[in-house]
Amino acid sequence: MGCLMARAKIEDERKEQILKAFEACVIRHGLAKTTLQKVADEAGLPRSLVRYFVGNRDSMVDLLITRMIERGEATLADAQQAGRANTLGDLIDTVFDRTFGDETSNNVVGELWYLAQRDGAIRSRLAEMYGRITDALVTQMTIEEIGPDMAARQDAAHALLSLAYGEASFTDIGLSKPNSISTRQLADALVRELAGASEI
Amino acid sequence: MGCLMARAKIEDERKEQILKAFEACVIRHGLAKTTLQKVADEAGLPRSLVRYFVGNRDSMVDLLITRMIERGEATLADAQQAGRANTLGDLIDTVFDRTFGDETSNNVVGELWYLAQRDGAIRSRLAEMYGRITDALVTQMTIEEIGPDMAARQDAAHALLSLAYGEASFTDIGLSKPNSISTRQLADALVRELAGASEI
DNA sequence: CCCATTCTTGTCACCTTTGACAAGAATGGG
DNA sequence: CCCATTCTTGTCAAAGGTGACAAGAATGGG
Repeated sequence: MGCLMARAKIEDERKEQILKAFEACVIRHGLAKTTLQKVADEAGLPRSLVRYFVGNRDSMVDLLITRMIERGEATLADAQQAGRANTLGDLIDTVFDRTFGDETSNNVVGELWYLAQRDGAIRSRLAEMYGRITDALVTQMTIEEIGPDMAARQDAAHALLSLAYGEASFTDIGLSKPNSISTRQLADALVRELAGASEI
Repeated sequence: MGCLMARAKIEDERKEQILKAFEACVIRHGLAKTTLQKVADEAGLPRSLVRYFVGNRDSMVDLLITRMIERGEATLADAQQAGRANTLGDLIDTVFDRTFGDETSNNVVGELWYLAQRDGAIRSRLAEMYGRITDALVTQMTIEEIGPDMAARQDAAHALLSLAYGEASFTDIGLSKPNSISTRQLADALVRELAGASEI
């Protein structure tokens, strides 16, 4: 283990460059049709270099997933810590507008969701990601004493997530007007119902 | 055009056999990884025969889509005509339990949804399919005089569909308990809200 | 029996993607 | 300058999937 550094490592930057190109390709062509060559072209590198830095195609997918999950959790953490989500309403806004509102993320998450159908590892990581959001919602409900018990809050949080995901899915393929605020109203209706139930 | 029939056509049965195998393969491996060979193996036929009857891979996908849409519309028509869906509540039950409750259909629809992201033709056909459901919901709301106006009913129907699709998606990858009735409750909450709004 | 039509089999060349590797260029400490 | 380490290029064979087609078997009416 001599101390010869020989040459400065640019591995991290290259990986970043490649992942960025990978993401762009996935959005444009879909994950299934994204080949190493296309990623290489997008990044402006020869294919061999892509292989050298991210190796296997599978490991490239792994890196992309990690990237998406980190992004999603950062959004949530940011909203919570910056004091942006002081009320349940604020938190729901964040979930709808930022977590499920970013088209790029939704596009990639759509691909991951698709893979999750048959890949347990990806499924676990998605579950982890949405578990965090559920927890955040339940915690806030508890603080505001909305809902009769924890089970009801869990259920409600799950329903909210289903709604947000469904809406994002329809938007993703262009089947809902961008102006549609119906889902947000529906979410509010749920919260009111839940609040009413807790007052009994 | 002589009247020589020469040999009885078994085209329809073969197509059915092949499509059945195709569907099974799609569910098992996903559409992207379903090759003509796998379909042929599943159907117990040589690959050439698959090509002979359904031709191109694209045309096979087309046939599958038609199959799914017909299935979905048959479900809806059956519920409406059999007098099963007499009330809005019944209709919503049908949508949640049958249209979005069948695991096999959801699996295949998931694949189509994925393709729809980049294929306008598939997108149109999905839009048509969900348009039918939306219309059915809006019509029933109108009959029962629920909701203030048509726009609100459209919005509500869209929200209901988003919710049902989202829940189905979560269930599809195993992220929600099959016992969860929270989404159904949420749907009821929406209807109550809407009913309240129409009384103003 | 004959023949047109329909079905069935098997095989071939082509293309794309992948994985592997040899050979060389760049770089920074000793 | 020297050399280990790191990066870069280019090329090759293998695998898998697709489309096309020739050649033959089955079938029902004339």
